[in-house]
Amino acid sequence: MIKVELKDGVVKEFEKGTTAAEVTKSLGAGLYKAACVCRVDGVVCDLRTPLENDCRLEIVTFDETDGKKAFWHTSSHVLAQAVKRLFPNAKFAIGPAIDSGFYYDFDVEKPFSPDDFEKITAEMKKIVKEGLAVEKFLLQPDEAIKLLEEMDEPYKVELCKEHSDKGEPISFYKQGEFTDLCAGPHLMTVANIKAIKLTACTGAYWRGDSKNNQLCRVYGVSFPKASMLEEHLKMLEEAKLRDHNKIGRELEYFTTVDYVGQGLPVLLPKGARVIQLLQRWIEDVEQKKGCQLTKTPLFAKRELYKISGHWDHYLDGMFVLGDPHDETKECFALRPMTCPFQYQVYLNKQRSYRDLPMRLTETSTLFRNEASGEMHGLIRVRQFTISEGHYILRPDQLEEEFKGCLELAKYCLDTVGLLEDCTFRFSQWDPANPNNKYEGTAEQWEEAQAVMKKILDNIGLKYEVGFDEAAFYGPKLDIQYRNVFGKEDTIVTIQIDMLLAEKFGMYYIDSDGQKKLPYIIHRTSLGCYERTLAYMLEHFAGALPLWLSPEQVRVLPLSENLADKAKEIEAQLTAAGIRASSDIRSEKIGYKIREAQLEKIPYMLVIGSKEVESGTVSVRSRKQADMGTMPLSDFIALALDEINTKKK
RNA sequence: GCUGGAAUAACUCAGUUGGUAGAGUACCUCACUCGUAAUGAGGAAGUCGAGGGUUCAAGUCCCUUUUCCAGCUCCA
Repeated sequence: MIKVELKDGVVKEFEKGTTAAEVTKSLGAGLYKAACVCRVDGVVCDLRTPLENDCRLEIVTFDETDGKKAFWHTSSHVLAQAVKRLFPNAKFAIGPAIDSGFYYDFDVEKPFSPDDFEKITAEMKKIVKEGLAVEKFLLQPDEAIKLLEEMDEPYKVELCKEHSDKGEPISFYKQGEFTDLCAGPHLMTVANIKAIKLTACTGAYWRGDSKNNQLCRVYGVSFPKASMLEEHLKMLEEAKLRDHNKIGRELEYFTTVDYVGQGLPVLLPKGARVIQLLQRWIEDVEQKKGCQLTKTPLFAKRELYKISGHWDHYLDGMFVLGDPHDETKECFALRPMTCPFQYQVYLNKQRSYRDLPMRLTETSTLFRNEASGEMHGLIRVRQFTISEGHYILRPDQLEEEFKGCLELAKYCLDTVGLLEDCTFRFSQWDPANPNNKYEGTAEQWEEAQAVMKKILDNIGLKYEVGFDEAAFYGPKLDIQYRNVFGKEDTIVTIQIDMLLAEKFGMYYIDSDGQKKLPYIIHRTSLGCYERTLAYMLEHFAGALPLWLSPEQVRVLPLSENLADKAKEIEAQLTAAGIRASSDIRSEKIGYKIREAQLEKIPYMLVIGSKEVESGTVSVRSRKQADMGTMPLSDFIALALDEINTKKK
C-alpha cells in the first residue's frame, strides 16, 4: 500500500500501482469527469500514470493552465485525426497547445480552404461523439522509427530520430485508428471536448526556419462546455474593438495611403499632437536626468555603416541611395539606427574620464526596409521616431547608469500606463548562431552578459532569458508588450555594448593618463513614439489620459444663440493652456454629447441659459457622465490638476 | 519574402447562375433653437484598388500588380 496526500492535506491509502485516474474516480465521478491531468509531487503527469510510491497528488482540471494545455493538446490530436480521415495523404509535423488554444502543422498539397474547415470541424465533432479513449504506449527508439516509417510520416521520423539519441523509450498516444508520436500528457478520452472552433489557417515553416518547407498550420480552440466557447469568442471580439489599427483609424490618429507605400503611416493631426506631447515631455525628462540633446543627420555615406558593422549585417534592411556594390561612386543610406551618428558627437574632441558619463539623447527618426509581410499598423513600420540615447561610460559607472536607464524607462512606461502589462527579457547571444550574427569574442560576450546578469539580479528584476535574441554587438534588456492579439513586441530596449567603441576609436584619457575604451549603453526611454502610441490606444481603448488627449474639452451650447458664449468659454480654456473646442452646430444636446462621447473627448461643458446666468458650466466627463455644475474657474483648476499630475 | 483572407460612396457593408450599382451612417441644403449617447424633410455622392485578358456584355470569370488583415520568418 502507498500513502497518497490529496488536496488540503488529506491522506488516503491505495494499492501500489493504482493509477491517478483510479484515485480520481474514487474521489468522485464529477471530479473524474472534470479532471484533465494531475501533478504528482508537483510534476505534471497523465492521469494514466501508476502511483508507485508515497506521493502528493493534485488533480488538475480545465480551470488551471496545465489542464487547459492538456485539453488543447488532445484537441490538436483530434484535429489531426480528422484531417487524416479526410485527407489521407496529409503528412504530420507538430501539434502543440499554445496560450490560447492549439494548432497542428500539416504538409498538404493544397492549403485548406474555409470549405475544408467546415468539413474538418464536422469530422472532429464526430470523433468526439465516438468518445474514443486515449491510450499511451512506449516503444524502443528503433521500433518507434520503424513504426513511423511504416506510417509514412517523414517529419515524425525526423523528430523521433533526435529523441532516440537519448536512448529512452519513445511515447505514443493512440485514439481509435489514430496514432501519434507525442510526449503528452493527454486527457483520458476525447469525449470531454464538447466545443471546438477552428480559427485560422496560415503558413508556417517546418522547424521555424524559412529555408524549410512551408506547412499548413491550422489554429483552433476548444472547451469542455459550449458556453465557454461562446464567452471566449465574445472576448476576442471585444479585444478587437481595442485594436489600435482599427480605433487609430476610426478616431483619426493615422491613416495609410496605397501610393505612399507599405509601413509608412500618415499621422493625422490627433496622432501628431500626441506624439508631439510625448516628445516634449520625454526631452524635458531626459534633460533633467543629465542628458544632452543631439541632432544628427538622417543619412550618411556607406563608409560610416562599414565602420559600425551595420553594412555587413543589415544591408538588406537599409534604404540605400545609389548602387551599394559600385565602390567607384558615392553611395548613401538612410539611417536604420542612431549609434554611429551620435558617436561622432563624442568623437568631436579628445575626451577625459572627467567627461564621463556622457549621456547623449536624440529624438531620432529611423528607416528600416522591413520585409513586405512584416508591417502592422503603427507597431511595425518602415519609418519611425525613437527616444534614442547612447551613454558613454567608464566601467565603474556601468552598473549605476544601467540602473538609471531602467528606472527612467519604468518611470516613462508607468506614466503612460503601460508598465503594468510589460515583461522583461534578458536577450543573450547564441555562440552557435549559424548566420554569424554576433561579433566579438566569447570572452567579451561572457563578460558583458555577466555584468548585465549581475545588475539585473542586484535590482531583483524578474525576467525571462531570450536565447539568441541579443544585438550583434551585445546583450539587451528588452521590455516586452503584447498587443490585443497577444503578439509580443519590444517596446523599450537597454543594451550593453563593448564592441563599437573600439571600432570607432572612442577612447578617453583615464586618471592614470592611459587611453581607455569606454562602455556604451544603447537605450530608449519610451521606445518609438508610433509603437508606444499604438499600445496606448489599445490599453485605453482610445480614451487617452487627459494630459495626452488631442482635444481635452469640448464646449456644448444648448442652442445656436449661445454660440458666442461658448466661444468665450473656449477662449478662456485655451488661455489656461487647455486644448478646447466648441460645437456650435444647431443640433440637439444629446446628439452633440453622443458625438463627443464616441470621439472619447475627456470633458464636455454643457452651457444653457441657466449656466450663463449663474456664470457656471455643467460638466460631463466621458467616464462619470454628468458631474453637475460648477464655476468655470473651478473646472479649469480641476482639469489643470489632472493634466499636471499626468493622471492615468 | 512565404501561406491564407480581403478591397464596392467619406465610413460600415449588401450586390443571386456574367445583363443599366444599393442600404445605413456621415456630408450639403432647409426647417426646428433644443437640458446630458442619434429631430425631421430634401439633395449630392462610386473608373466597384490599379492594369491587362475572356465575352455581344465583367463589381461578378482568368492573369498580373498595389494596399490592408491574420499567421510564419525577420526585427540593429
